[in-house]
Amino acid sequence: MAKTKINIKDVAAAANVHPSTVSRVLNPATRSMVSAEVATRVQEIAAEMGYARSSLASGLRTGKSYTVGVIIPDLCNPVFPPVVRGIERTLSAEGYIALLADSDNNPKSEQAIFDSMKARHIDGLILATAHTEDTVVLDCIGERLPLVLVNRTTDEQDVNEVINNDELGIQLAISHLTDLGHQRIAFLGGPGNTSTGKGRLQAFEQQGKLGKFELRPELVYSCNSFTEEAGRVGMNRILAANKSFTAVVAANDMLAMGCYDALAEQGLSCPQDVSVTGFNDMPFSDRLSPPLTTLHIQHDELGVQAASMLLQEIRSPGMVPRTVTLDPQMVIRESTAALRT
Amino acid sequence: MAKTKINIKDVAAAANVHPSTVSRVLNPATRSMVSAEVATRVQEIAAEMGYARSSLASGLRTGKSYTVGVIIPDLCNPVFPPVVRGIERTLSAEGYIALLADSDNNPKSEQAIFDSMKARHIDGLILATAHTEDTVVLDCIGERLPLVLVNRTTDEQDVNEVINNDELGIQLAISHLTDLGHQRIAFLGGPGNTSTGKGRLQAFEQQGKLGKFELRPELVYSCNSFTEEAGRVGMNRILAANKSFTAVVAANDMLAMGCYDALAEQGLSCPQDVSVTGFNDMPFSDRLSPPLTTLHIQHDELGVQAASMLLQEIRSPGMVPRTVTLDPQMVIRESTAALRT
DNA sequence: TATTCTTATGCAATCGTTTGCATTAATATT
DNA sequence: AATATTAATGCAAACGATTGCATAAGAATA
Repeated sequence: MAKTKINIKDVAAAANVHPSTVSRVLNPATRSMVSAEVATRVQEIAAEMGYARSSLASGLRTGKSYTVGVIIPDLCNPVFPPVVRGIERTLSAEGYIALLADSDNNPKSEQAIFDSMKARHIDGLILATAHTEDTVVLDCIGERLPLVLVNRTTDEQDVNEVINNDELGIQLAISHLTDLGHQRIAFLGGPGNTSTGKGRLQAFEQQGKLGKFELRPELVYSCNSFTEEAGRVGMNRILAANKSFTAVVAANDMLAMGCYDALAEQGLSCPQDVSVTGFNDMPFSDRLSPPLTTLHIQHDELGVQAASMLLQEIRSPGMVPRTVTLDPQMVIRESTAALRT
Repeated sequence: MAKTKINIKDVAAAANVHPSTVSRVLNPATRSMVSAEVATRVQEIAAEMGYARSSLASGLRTGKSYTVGVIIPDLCNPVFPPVVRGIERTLSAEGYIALLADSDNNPKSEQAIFDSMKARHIDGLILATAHTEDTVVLDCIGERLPLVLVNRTTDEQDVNEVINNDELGIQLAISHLTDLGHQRIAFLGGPGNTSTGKGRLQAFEQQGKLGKFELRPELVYSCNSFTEEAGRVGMNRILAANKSFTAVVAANDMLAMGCYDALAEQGLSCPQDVSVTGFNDMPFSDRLSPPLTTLHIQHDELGVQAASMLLQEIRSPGMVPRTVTLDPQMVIRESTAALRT
């Protein structure tokens, strides 16, 4: 039974041809080199014997592994699963498969994962963890490894990226709040070394400087990670400093959840006392209580675009880097309400 | 600059030794064969040159890829990310990396993914998608590919598995409900071709037959997938048939969410009119409204155990298959309340 | 001193594919 | 009929690492 795995030579022997012929038959690009008669015979025999090419050996010879790396900062944040699915679906349609890893928001572990992926000869990398200064990004560029940044970007120029229009998102959130009459608006930001942390903060301050609302430095706080707990701590920090605000713009939904927690601890209720907006519209943000008003980003599409951009880059390397920007959409739920007068 | 990737020969040349010596130095198991002096020199040079072994070539020669496949039915179900993390953490500590894929609950795509993983010479497979009859499971056994089932199991005997004690879980849910005075209890089950669907249903009926509560056939419905939508549809089915129940045991949290939806559609409120229990205690089930009473399963531990069992099997194949059963714990929140008298 | 035993390293075959080049046979050209 | 062209296939050398076996030198023994 279960004889040892059969290889191309076995098939060749059974079909009475040379292994190279089998190889050519099984590769669509070279099939035309061999006569139709032999081709079908070989195909039949291969199928019958259950032959499957070793992509290890094939990859060794050709330098392609049909495997791409995907690094995510935190798989437990529900924003990411949908983008991973978009990525996987797109890749697998083209015969690629993903080596997926969760860096746990840790640059060290990110680098370790990357090294491990490199050793496995990935053909490209999709990075959702990029920091504003990122050694992995630099490495990829140095080694000319196809790279696409998704969701987050980096300070480096000339990198392929698929990102959200954060500036627009923050604008939308602020006009929604000011339309409701809010003027004292706090900002619960993310880590300054991520583009989403930095960019959303800048957009917020920008709007303040444009006079769209009353910008107060003590109402702005940057959390050191995009987690519920960091959000809770950050919000408590703001509350301790100044309680005069009537609305909070959180830089993502996880932070907004932490914000809910902190408000509850202080006996404040949302949206009666304080309106809260999130960012991402992660799955389940509609089931929070109150359901979160937030910015919907195109999770799946982010993944699809990133994957197809990567495939393009793999196939024709050295293209001039592109940035695809996807616009978010405001989704109004119950965490925001008109200012009580 | 970025000269072409350096290989073991380059290092050997630079160190003035034979490639085989370099290989021995870099492999902890064979390092002792070479003199300390040469060993350190080689190590230094390798590090300096930034050498990284090609695991493709190495895998081809040794037959090991230090890569394992992980197939998940639905990454968007928040139960899975924590188990994936447990798996990844355990694997990477031992130098392994995961090829992760989402089968989207589709046996066909599961098989396709598996084939693609096999071609990449995975050393083993962790399957969270097992069906009661599963071709992938059979394939693995046939080819002696190390396999561990996690969360779900299969009808096949003699398979390594790390699963939850579903029977205990259902018992706990029912006694919680009967303690609150409920007797007319409905059951919103999962797909019959999954062990979690089948087993939880059996446990429910078992408890009914033991007279723990009033078992009524028309109050039992099996949904065809573990999704919110399927739960909503299923619950509406039960409601259409008979409205006399006062509590619902759902076979997982996603179904429980669908159950919330259906109850709301019918103007019934939870827990005032109907108590609901879930299963899994997935992340965010505490943030639903009402926060869901459910059975906590050890997500992370499930992953850790599965990964370490797989590693054992990879290292010493042919061990007698084991089943690790983890006990769930009841977590009481606000979706259950005492029967109104 | 001659012999045996260690120890450290080199040699070469191998893992399974792919692919440039060589070879053969068949067909077209003059 | 002889030569040039084309088409189909085989040959063998890679790809990069590992490993059983051989060898060389030094240490230990007789």
